[in-house]
Amino acid sequence: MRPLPTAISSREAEVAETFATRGFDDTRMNDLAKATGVPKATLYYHFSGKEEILAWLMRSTLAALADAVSEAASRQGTARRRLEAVVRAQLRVMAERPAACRILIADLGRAARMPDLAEGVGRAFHAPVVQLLAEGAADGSWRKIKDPTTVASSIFGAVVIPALGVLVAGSPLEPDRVAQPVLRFILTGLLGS
Amino acid sequence: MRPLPTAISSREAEVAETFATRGFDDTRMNDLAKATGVPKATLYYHFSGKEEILAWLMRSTLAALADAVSEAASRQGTARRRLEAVVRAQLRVMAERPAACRILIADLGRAARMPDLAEGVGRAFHAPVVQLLAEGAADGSWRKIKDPTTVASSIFGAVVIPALGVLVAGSPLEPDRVAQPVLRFILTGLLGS
Amino acid sequence: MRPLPTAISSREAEVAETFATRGFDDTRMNDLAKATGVPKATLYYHFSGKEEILAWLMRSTLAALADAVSEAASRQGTARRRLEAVVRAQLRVMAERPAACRILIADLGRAARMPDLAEGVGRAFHAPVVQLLAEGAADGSWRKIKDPTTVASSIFGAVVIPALGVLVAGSPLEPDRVAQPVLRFILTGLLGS
Amino acid sequence: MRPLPTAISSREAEVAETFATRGFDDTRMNDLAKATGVPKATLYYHFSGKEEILAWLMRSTLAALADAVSEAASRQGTARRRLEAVVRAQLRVMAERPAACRILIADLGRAARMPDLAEGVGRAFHAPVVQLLAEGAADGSWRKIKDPTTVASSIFGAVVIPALGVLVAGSPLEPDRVAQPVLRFILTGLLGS
DNA sequence: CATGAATGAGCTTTCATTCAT
DNA sequence: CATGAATGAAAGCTCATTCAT
Repeated sequence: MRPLPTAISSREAEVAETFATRGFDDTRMNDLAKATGVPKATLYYHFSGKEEILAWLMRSTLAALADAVSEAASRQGTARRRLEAVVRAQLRVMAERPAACRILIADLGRAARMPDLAEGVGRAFHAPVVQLLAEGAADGSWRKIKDPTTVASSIFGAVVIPALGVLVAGSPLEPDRVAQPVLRFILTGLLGS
Repeated sequence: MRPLPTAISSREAEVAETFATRGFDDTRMNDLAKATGVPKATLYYHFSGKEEILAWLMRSTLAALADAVSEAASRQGTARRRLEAVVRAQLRVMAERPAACRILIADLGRAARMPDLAEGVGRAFHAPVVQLLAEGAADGSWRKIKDPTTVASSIFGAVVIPALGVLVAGSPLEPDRVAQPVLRFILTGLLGS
Repeated sequence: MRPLPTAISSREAEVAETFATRGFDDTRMNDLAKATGVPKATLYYHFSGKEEILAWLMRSTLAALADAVSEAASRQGTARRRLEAVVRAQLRVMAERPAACRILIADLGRAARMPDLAEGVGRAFHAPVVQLLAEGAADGSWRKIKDPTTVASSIFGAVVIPALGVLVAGSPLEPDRVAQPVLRFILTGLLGS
Repeated sequence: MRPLPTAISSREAEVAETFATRGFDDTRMNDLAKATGVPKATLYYHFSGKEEILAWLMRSTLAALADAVSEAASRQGTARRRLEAVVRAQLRVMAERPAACRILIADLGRAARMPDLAEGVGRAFHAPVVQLLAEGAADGSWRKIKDPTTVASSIFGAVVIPALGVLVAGSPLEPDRVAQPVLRFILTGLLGS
């Protein structure tokens, strides 16, 4: 793809907001033109269509997520500390890009239908967490996890669904506020003292 | 709405499959006509439009879910046993109606945009779990849960996201297989022995 | 294809006129809607697109031509009389459907790009004439024709190009007026007394 | 118009080929840019638009035709010899520039819509032949031709239509091969011995 | 001079929806 | 009741064309 002019790339948030508010199918190319301040035809000069605009948005968001998560996962310290950092990182990115994350999570079905995105989601969160689960068992952070793939999904769900609830409600997402109960739940479950 | 002829209602699964495969916006009334074996115009005789067909599907699914969950939650026994039953019930419904549940969960965004559905999701799973969280604290099943709303969301996510992964992958969902690691995670978190 | 409602088929001449005046590419679906008095979307209900409307027109014209020509060619009488009848028939059809014939002949290139049309042109005029050329040699109407395919093409050109000139000039085509010099030319060439 | 750089003029054949293959309306400025190896915007620097590119091509072809025909018509010798030369000249030009001639003849309708072209076609072939028809009557080459305009058209058609058939079929046009039966037909018609 | 980047202007096409039967 | 036929309303997308550099 051509290098994206800043006139467009600087409006990422507005584009996300547009998609998030109306939903993909009810977003008209015109709405995106308005959101970016760039004529429809110019968007077509840079993107092959509406879908590719969404993909650009999602890719950018996933990249931010992947960066934040991988930075957190590769810090010094116990797996437990690092998992906590990963969860906080995920929530922070969701707070920074509420609209884009809302689209991503609230429309996992579409993401699943876009092959490279589906893989991106996996790479950004899932893989690092699966890795951490193993490391945590090794360093004594926690028990040996039998089914790390499923558990990593559960962790993802346990973080992301409450956050989505906040976003969809229209409230601003305060990462720490959500992080606290969620982390406690993740680490000790319901039974933990 | 008129009572739905069985010619249509008996094809609920096919309709769900259609929506799930193509996504709402890429599903044409024609596809639904084919899926039901009923002419387009006849669908319009029974539904006010495409959206209402989806709503019918979702409502039916939510009702099944609500029934299963509430039955599980109102059994005899400790809150813990009942929560386990609730989780298994949720997974069982997802296994029985894979396509419909895939739509519901993979397109939470749309559900959120349909007021009565949004409420339905809440009522079907969230409310009973919040209730159980309180009862479990009372009957000694677990600690007192500080932020039951968030935790109920986390539980929902922890159950539903791994299951969604299985459905999206196209594998058949085996409820017990998912239930085991998920329940252990929910109850004892990562740290629990 | 669905059976064409008379609301459309009765407007064949107007459609032809529209195509002939503006040319295929400068004819908008809207123009055709106006020409037929039928909404654009209805045209799309009956035809798969603009090209198919042209094809319908051409097919109809070719059928008329084929009928007229084959009737003339299969009369009683010498090959010479019958060839004369064929030429007159061709001119008569051109006079009756000036616009459609103008399109057909003035845009042979497009016809050539539409496989079934190309064949249609051949069947309507070329084949009967080639046949006549042989019969005329047999019944003594004329010399044995060595290269009947080429000669049939020449005859076609000798009839059709002068007629096209008249049509393009906007004058009404008087078949007999053109037939006379053309037939004399075809039969005796320049040298013939 | 500015003098055309050879970068463009040397690609006349490729441009013709492009137009001939796709047809005028389905030829994109981009295709022409590819065909010439010159950027779109540069074409606009030299031509006012797509139509003018076609016009340039047609004018160039008509000029070649006019030259060849007028050279043949103005030779020494009887009108008959000169008409034969004219026919051969026409076929030779068609053989040398198959694509351009195909466009010209197979899209006479468009030519008719471009005033200067229409006139050009007339001047290039028609006028010299009409002239020759008179001269031939005078020098005893043939009978007096009553309707020379129509007959000149017939001659044009008798030459050009068979040749077009060859070009459209994709075969290389061998001028002499076509000239023989065509000339015989033109001179003696079907009846001539 | 030449051209990469940008865009105005529209057209084809698609569909959800209606309605006469 | 049910439905085949018809259509109003848009939207996506394309392209010829312009223009700043």
